[in-house]
Amino acid sequence: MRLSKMLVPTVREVPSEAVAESHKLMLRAGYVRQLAAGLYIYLPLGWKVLARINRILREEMDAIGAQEVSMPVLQPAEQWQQTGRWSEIKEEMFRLKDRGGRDMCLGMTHEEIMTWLASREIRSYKQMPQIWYQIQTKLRDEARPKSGILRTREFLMKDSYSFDISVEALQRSYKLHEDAYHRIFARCGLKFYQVESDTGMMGGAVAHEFMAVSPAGEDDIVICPSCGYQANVEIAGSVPSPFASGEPGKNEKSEKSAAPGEEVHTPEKRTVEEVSRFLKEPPQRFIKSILVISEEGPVLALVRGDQQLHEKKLQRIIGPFRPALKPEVKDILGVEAGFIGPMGHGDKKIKIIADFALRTGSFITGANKPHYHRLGVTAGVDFSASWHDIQVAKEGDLCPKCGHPVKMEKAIEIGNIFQLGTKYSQALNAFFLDEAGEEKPIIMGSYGIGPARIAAAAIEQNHDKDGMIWPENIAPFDVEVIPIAGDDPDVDPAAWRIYEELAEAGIEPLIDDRDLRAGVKFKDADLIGIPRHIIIGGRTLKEGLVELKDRRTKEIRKVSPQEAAAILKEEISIRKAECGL
RNA sequence: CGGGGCGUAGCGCAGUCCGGCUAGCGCACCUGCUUUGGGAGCAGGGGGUCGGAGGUUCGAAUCCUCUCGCCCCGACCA
Repeated sequence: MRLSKMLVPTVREVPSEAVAESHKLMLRAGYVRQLAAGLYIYLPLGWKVLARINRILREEMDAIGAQEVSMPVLQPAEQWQQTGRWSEIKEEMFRLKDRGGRDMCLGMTHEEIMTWLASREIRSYKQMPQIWYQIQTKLRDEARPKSGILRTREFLMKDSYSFDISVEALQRSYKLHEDAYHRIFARCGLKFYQVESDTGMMGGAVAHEFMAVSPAGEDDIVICPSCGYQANVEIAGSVPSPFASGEPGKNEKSEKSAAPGEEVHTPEKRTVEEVSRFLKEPPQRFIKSILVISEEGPVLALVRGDQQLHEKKLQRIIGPFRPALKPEVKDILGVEAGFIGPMGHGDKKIKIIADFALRTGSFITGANKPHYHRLGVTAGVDFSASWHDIQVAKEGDLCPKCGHPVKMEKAIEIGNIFQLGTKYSQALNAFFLDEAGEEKPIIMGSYGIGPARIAAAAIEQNHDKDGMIWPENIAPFDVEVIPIAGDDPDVDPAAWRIYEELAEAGIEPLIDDRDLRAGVKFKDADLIGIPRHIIIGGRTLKEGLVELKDRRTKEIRKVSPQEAAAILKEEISIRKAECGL
């Protein structure tokens, strides 16, 4: 491809709205343009990257026996009503009516339609297993699109669905996907983790997410370097690191916290942070008391001062709840928020749920009277509670599996896999007859990958101050040929000769045949990030040499023009073989 | 949906608090000459409903009201 004929509008300055590195670079290097919030135009280079990613997706999906189909984006309400998601999902679904007044929606995912198809076409256990997939546009009216193409309202998704006769068979389909996903992300050159994840509104029992490590990521994941436990913080269990009361660094005031029952005046000091600073005691010495209203009445949740209440974990214990309003706190506990303590609420039928971290040791907490806190509060003596893990895991907590300290990483969710079970098949009457002639619901799984997120994650993980550095398999081109002609008439023919040889060898070259200064071509080449450059310049050509440049290392090798294409051809085929192509 | 920020030439910005001459700068663009291995130099030139509507005023980019859009933090995220 000739760069002079291609729409690659590189710019020196970045539109100020871009924050994420991948977003800035995609705009600067002319890969995408924004149409509106969460809506992006893919320019030729961007589209080419997606095409290469999609090719890998197809190869790996086909390799596990999955079959590609294509489903409508515009869908009738009926199937969504049958599964209940028509009403469960709220503003996030784009809805519309057709001219006949029928309710329709734009598909945000395709469980309903895939299952509907299965319900019509799968009758017998003999027809399974089946895996159907598509690479199709999804639409979600996101509350907050952000970070360029990382979170958009319209996006491409590879979604596949497995249909099996039993849970064991589902697990086989699940495993096939797991392995395929590992190959896909490895071929795309990503550093990633597979983590345990929340099933959310998808339903089902088992789910994993594939996470590409990046500071631009929206998810926090817990990683145990010792035993390999890996989980999204949304579900990660963890054991809070114990706070030894006798540890060094405590001052004389700490002694007071051991004096049971003593109350101290803490005027206008409400938050743990404020009281902690006022009393010169670390947050670990405090009990944080949070009043919430569940469907069965008020619940007092207790975590240590340095901990964060994990709402999903609490919800799993007490069911749906909401935080109590300020006046409710006063009504129910008799004291304003900020000075609540867990003591003496036994008579009020308030359930107390406390994190394990508070089980031993003595703590400081609200004294249940305005502007006072109490020292030396001990579980079992001053209050009783039912004990659970209700805290958000954080760096330095101990692994729930092996007790080793865990670390936290920010990550981009690039794929997910769910064992759905029968939620959709039951609702949509997708039944089959087994060997015994008995009617059973199909056991399903669903599996997603976001190609645009792969692209963004690849940039996040592979760039430098000059621009992108694409992993070989998903770069828009394999090689960029850069003639630096000056007034040397031999340069262009030599460059084109190499270009042709590369193309004939099945390598995709891009040639910068624009009539521009050398500096501009170099800057653009670095920005665009094609991993290999061949520079044909007048000076070196007179010495009978051209330059092979590695975009990542900036290393330059001088070789003869005759052998340049052959060398690259060999290196690229070796690389591809290593990546399992 | 809550909180914050920003809309001035294609892009990046200044000017807005404290109203006042012809709305300015850099990049990009056009013409000419010179230059030509890391975003060239000089000279000349084109390009603006100051997001939109209404209001205050002799006078509004600037003050007031409403509105639309975009970004960030949070909530949400199938």
